[in-house]
Amino acid sequence: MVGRAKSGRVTIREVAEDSGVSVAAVSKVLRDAYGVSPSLRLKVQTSIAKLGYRPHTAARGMRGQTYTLGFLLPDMHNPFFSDILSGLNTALERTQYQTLLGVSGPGAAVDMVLIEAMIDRQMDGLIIIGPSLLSEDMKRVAARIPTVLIAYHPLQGVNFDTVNDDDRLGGALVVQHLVAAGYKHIAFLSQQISDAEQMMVTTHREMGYREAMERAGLARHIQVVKALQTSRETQIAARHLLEQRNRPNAIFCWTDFIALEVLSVARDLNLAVPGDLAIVGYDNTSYCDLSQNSITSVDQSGQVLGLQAARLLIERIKGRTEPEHYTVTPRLVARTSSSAR
Amino acid sequence: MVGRAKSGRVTIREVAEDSGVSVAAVSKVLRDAYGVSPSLRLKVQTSIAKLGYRPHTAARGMRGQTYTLGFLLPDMHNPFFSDILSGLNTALERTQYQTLLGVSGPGAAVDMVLIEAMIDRQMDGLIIIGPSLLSEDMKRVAARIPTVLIAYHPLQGVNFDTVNDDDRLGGALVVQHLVAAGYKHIAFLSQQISDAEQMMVTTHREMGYREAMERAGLARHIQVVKALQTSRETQIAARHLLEQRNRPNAIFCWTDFIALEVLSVARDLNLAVPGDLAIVGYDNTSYCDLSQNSITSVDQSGQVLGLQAARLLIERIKGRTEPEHYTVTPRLVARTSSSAR
DNA sequence: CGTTCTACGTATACCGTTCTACAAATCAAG
DNA sequence: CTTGATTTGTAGAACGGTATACGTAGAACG
Repeated sequence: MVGRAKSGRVTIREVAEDSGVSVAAVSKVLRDAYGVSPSLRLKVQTSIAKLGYRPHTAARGMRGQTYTLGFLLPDMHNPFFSDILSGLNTALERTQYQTLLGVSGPGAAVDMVLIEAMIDRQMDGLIIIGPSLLSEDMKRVAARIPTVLIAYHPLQGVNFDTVNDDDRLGGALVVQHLVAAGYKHIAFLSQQISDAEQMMVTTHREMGYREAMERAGLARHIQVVKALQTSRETQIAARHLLEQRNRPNAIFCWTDFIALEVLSVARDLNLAVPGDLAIVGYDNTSYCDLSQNSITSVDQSGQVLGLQAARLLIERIKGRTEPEHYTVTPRLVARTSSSAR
Repeated sequence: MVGRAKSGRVTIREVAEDSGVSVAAVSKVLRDAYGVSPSLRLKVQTSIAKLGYRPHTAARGMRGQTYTLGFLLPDMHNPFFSDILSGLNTALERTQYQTLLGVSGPGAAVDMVLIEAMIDRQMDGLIIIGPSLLSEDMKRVAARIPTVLIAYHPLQGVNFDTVNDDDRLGGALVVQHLVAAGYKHIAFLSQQISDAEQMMVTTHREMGYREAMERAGLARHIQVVKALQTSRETQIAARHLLEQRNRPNAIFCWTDFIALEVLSVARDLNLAVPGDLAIVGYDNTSYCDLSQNSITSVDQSGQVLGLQAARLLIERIKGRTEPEHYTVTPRLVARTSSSAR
């Protein structure tokens, strides 16, 4: 008779004692390690259930894995992230892994401080929504911990995996759709980042936009405006854009949230949507579908992105080192905000 | 000359060696413990900076604190949670504490699985947005780990702290505002939860609504509809409510998200807002302020809620055991959706 | 000058796992 | 029945901190 440890928590030692095997054997069962007979496994699992044993993650972290993945978000306003998380959880459902989230300040970049905190806490791997990190920083991080980046278009020779939407195609889809609906003067409203790099999704969407505009013979109408990602700055930029003498009759917004703001400004200026102005967003978040918005958007299936990210990260934790890059094909969802003129 | 440990990580031992003191002394400096002279502190801090030492959280968790707080959310769609988090981070800015988030499935309750995961990972304390947990479960959790609940109205004799908006007053404010604007047939659209309990914010908002309706002599117009918290169910409930022969001319929605859905349904049914129907939400999230929505809402300052939650939790971690309950006073923000008739 | 405090530092057991190296048991083959 | 190979289980040293118990040097006191 040994009773509980003073801490109140059931330990692996008590499980071992209860099932009459060694501590090491229990550990093996827990980790599905090699060299454990069915009978032993059964004995141990019975004891675990009986005692309500749960492994102590901190103790695990001292030697092996913590079975915890860190998911880093720049903010939590964007409902699109929620879809990604949902896909992630689906993928992890039947595994031992759990996800914990780290969220930076609203509108800000994913913070290095947060990444360090995750590493300190012995996460087995990191999934980062990373539009705004410098690639040098990313490489350093990935050298220390298995990492998957979402929404970050890699250059050559990186040491992490990526999961992306084909943002270039997405940008082109929007232009094609608008042109087919009779719009010509199409502006692109993008985000302004201090340390701009080519890996950002906005850059790729812009490339797709520019190329499609040129292909459609509308090069002279190309207009790109960048605004900081706050409600105030966005509204100012949109207002400025719509009050100029030769205003665009369609605005392609790099993400839905911006599209909602633009719609708001348009209403304030008494512009009919889509009569005077077409608006298109990106991510096809739930807000697009509401009648008062009804915004055309590009769907990039956050679920799939999250699922693939989880798959890649676990592969990487298990030992893969050469980088892999997954791409999903976007799909345009047309709504009232861009009906034919 | 000792060099780095094989792991690649700088350990407390190396810091001790570098600064010529004992491991225990370094630990004391890290924890601001008693019995360390300024000169020793300086030496140690210099070495820490020089070597770039960072404490290993898992190792800390074995004996002491992890300086990590768990923040549990039912979902991440609600931008209101983001405000709370922001307040939380503000409060923790100058401390050693970091926050990690756990998010349950969209629309679902905060999951027991997630709470267990947090406890396994040796969080020092938990902040839970907890409308939908059974109070028995909550007590059991709080007995194991310092806990603060947000948006959960406690009965007597609990073993955790709470931070709340005065939801009863909030509900009354809405009714008063609508009555003053000339609306009489005011319905309340609430959420349906399987294990309904009296602690939920919706229940308190409903109480405030009912009382205010009675005080205004509108008892005969009291109408409460409950819907599951999905877009589909909400729309069905709203549609049903608005298609009945004697439809209400104002709907008070328990949270902004629902108000947006109701607005959408109203538009679909060609009802003018506020002409035919007034709509009021709760939480005053950013979406209320957009022109296409312009929804009257009740502000309960998520920032303050988060800040107070952090304060209470840290007090509790430091040893306080008697429960404390903090309440913030709500404020109605009037917008177009409820203009006078 | 001896004694008692106080303030500062140190040595080391301990936390709950993992995992390596090894022992014991079982099996296959000759 | 022996021998070697394979499978199954075990002992015990890490892992990197924390915290307790204790040592020691001055200061203060009589």
